[in-house]
Amino acid sequence: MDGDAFNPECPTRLVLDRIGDKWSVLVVLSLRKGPRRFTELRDMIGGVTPKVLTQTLRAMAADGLLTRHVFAEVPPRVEYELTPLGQSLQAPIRAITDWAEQHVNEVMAARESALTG
Amino acid sequence: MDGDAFNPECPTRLVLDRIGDKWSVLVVLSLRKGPRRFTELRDMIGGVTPKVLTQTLRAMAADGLLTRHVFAEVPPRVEYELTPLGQSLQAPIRAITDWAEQHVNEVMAARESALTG
DNA sequence: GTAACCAGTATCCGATGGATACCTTCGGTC
DNA sequence: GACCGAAGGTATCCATCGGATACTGGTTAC
Repeated sequence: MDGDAFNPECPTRLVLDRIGDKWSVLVVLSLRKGPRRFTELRDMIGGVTPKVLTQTLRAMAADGLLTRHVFAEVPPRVEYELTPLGQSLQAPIRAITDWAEQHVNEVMAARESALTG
Repeated sequence: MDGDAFNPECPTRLVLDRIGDKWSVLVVLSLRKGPRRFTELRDMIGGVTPKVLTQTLRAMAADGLLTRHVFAEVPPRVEYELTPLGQSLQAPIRAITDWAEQHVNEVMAARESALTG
């Protein structure tokens, strides 16, 4: 069953590569409370550049994880919103982020002692 | 609580960046049944090159996720094994891979129709 | 003497990520 | 009527990283 992920040709692996992307994870977290505009996302997610954010959002939209809705207004308004498929990613992503928060001290301690000794 | 992950300076974010790496995920899966040697890992994980596998294993060891044990034998033998910390990553990673397997069809269908339409 | 075994390095190259600057359209301001 | 600012991006350039391929070193088996 999970052996498939080891085969680079396997679709499961392709999906893993996409959702394993660090920006995708943060985008899903950013959209968990409803639609957000481009600049809102850019401001929420520290350190992301507009080019990379655009690439990430386009790729996620192509994968059916979110929708991109353009309002014909001035100044322009574009809203991104998770699809039900994208919503279903919340739980596993929360599992990862919860792990990170619970074990960040252990990891950082290990990383420190690896440097010094 | 989870807002921390949005700050690039936050340790939680640093941890996320590491465990979000696609090779790290596959290494954890590869080691779930016990220790493995370097070439075993290289062969299990399709598409990984020795250089990148070495980098990944070294980084994971520095973060305390696995141990590297060198046996003074000829030919050389090196075994990698998850630490308890690394073992604790199994559950969240399974959540992600299970999601990928369950929804791979939806994602691939969306990706297809994004290409054609 | 030479070939194989294992666990990596060494070297090189193209793709990717990131920083910075710029564009567009419109409405409001002076 | 020139100018500025807003939003949502592109354009351009450069550094870094990932990946492909080749090679090393010590020992033992042939």
